Amino acid sequence: MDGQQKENPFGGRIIMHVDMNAFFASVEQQRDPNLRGKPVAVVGSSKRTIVTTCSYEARAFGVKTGMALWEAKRCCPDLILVVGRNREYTHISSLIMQLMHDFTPLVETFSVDEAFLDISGSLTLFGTPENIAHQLKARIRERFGLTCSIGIAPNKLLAKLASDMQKPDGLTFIPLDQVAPVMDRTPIRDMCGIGKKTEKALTMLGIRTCGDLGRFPVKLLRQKFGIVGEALHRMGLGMDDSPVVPTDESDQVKSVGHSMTLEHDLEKREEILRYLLQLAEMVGRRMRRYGVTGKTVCLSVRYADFYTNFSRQLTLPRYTNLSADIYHGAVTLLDSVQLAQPVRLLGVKLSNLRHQDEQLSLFEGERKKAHLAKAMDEVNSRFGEFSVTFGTLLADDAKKGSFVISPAWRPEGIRKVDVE
DNA sequence: TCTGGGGTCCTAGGACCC
DNA sequence: TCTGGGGTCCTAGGACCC
Repeated sequence: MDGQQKENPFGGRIIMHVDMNAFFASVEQQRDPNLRGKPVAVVGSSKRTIVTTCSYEARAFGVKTGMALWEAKRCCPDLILVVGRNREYTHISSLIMQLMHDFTPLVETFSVDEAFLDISGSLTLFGTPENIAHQLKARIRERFGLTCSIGIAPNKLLAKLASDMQKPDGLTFIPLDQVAPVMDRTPIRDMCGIGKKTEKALTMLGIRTCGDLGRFPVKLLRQKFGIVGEALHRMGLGMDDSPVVPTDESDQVKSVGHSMTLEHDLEKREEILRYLLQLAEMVGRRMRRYGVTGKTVCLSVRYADFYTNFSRQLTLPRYTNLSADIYHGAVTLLDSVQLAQPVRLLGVKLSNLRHQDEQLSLFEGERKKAHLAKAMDEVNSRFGEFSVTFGTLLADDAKKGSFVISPAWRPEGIRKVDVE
């Protein structure tokens, strides 16, 4: 420890957590002045959707993230629904992350609307942590009209906790000498990493606050939670050594998947296959865009009862990112189970990923398929998702009910399908 | 007419190999 | 004849995050 660090009220590191306030809803309110000051909820486009984000005006009525539409409307009959535009949000998100890089290269994107910054080395250039926070807030407000809550603490765990304490537009510090008192009054559930189940288990041990958790014998935590017990103990003490890992392009995705809750629960295999094809195509397209291939296909199903979920996975003999391969994998998995209920949700995921070899497969057939996939991707990028797809049929065709999906990959089967 | 979709990490058991 | 142990890969499920 040198002299400078001793004077630092945060100990060694100074970590900042930035959390955009009601991000999606605020973006919409910026875009459309008519929405400002009003209860707004950003929702999905399907019938069975939920509130993904809502404005503070809506929160005042009790509207919350995750609520079904009917529920939200019951809280707030005048709630204005806006269908989310994810492209826009990710775009603005990346611009905001760029602003953060003006203060430090150590920026870790935690989600579309949250980031950690290690500003330990930024003080000589930009002044106090408080100064940095104010500058960043000002820039985000000027540029995008958006507010954020910022937490500053000796580590990520506490910085995240701090940013949650004042909303909207908050700035909260947890210096080292405040850690113990803060832990004593913080309910365990407020800690990132302690969810519903863990909260319940801890409550049964008589643990309610982080302070309780920190004082609880590690040995017993280890007995009950295994390796997680250690982590819980450290959490209770407000300790966290994990570094801020800059998020860059080289960061590897570990899985690529899509799932969808169906408009109606489905029972017929042919109907289910249509959606599997669509999902497989979505996954394949994204895989190809990322330039990765994968080996393990996972099919997930949620039954009509909502509570029964299961998944089946299958590891293929070769790495692939072709929609047809993914589809065949998913069909194989579907056929390996006997469905006990109508299906509410279907998901297809590819994991076990690796970077696509520069050199395409030596086999002529494989190369043709890859070329074809690439050509289709290009058309789709230009004219919109699913302008072209193979022998498929989407929602509208389902009504006709006459289409049979060929299990085989047939390039000549490409046809135009109008979507939206 | 209830209740989305994108992920990560961990566990635990079994197969298989040396 | 009574029973090793390590490592890796695979599968299914669950907890958690936003």
